[in-house]
Amino acid sequence: MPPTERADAARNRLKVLRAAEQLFTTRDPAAVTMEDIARAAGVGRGTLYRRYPDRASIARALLDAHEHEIQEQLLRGEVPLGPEPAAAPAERLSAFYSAMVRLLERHSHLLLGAETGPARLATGAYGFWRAHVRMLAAAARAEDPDVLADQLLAPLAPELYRHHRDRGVSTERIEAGLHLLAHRMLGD
Amino acid sequence: MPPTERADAARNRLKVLRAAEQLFTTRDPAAVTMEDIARAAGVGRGTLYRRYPDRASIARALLDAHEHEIQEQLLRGEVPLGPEPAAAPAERLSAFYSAMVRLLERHSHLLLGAETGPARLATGAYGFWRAHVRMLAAAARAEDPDVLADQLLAPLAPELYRHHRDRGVSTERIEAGLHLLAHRMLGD
DNA sequence: CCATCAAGTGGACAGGGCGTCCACTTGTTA
DNA sequence: TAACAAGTGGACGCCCTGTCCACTTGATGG
Repeated sequence: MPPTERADAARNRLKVLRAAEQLFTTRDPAAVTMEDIARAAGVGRGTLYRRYPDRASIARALLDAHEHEIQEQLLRGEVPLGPEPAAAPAERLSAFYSAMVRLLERHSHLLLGAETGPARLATGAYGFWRAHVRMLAAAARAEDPDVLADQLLAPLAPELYRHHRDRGVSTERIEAGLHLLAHRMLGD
Repeated sequence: MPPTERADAARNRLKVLRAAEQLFTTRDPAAVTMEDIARAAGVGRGTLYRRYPDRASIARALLDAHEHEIQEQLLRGEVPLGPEPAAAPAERLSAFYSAMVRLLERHSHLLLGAETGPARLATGAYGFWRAHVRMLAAAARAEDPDVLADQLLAPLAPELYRHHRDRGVSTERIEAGLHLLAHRMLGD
């Protein structure tokens, strides 16, 4: 007897995720309420809370797939994101930045719906990014990789990204700035 | 007839600010409610709202003095913060970082009470910091000073600062990281 | 095919914060 | 001291949260 999900539950989970995705992209993510999602999905509040304790957890469920994609590329080691064939740390950080910009561009509404402020630093995904960047910083023989890692991740804050994009700053300019950062800090 | 503040109003404004400062330092700033502040100050909610539309505006009122202090140093031009005698941009950015770390160390609770998330980027104070850093970036002949300025300010996010300090990272390590950033990005 | 029962559902409810409104009080001015 | 504007405070309505529980539905075994 596998602890399998009941058919109606699965159906509702899909309805919820679909409705939430829709709402997050349509309105200000921070203003979407649990009530909104429940109504849009056509389920009761109790049903919603059974699976997701808050808005952030729904956004994270929607993000998971996309984040895992990057995480696996990092682990499996595609070039120049991954470790082979021993690309320079600055290059690998640049590639990581580019991957994150793609994620931000496609899903910044979800990222803003998920966690803004202090909570973001405590998520599992953030921990993963930090571990990766820390490793690159250490490979580049940085003085204090722990602190540097967070400082190198700070410009990827979803708030800043949206702020730039909303004011017409292109992804290219953002990426160029990040690549410069990567090379000056870990490079050459 | 100067539009002067009435005596009871002034008295209450002080009571409010005192009570708010106390609450912000004592508890989690994000969890302090307008009701809390009104009760602690011994005034009604209506009185509070007359002057301050929300918690952030109270925190900002408390911060103003401290921020103006730095802003004046920047404008009046003390060495090496200010423009004389023509210190290198990297040095001036380092000095600015140090001043901001002092501000964060003393008042991170107020900064967290004021604006976390996207709103922070829209405050007058942030605009001032950005203008200053942008000017330094331009002086260092950076490619895209507008974008670079925001990216150089990102590691000063109050959330990140508190996160580091709460985990035992010393101000010295944070400053060292920032100084490295300043010199690598604008320097030498 | 039906009985059984746990898993799942949804809406009612209490708690609490927000922001407004307005009758009352207090300080200021003439 | 009268008259008026500025200031006060608490009650009110609104919305959101998270919990709780009586009811429904899908899965399972006889």
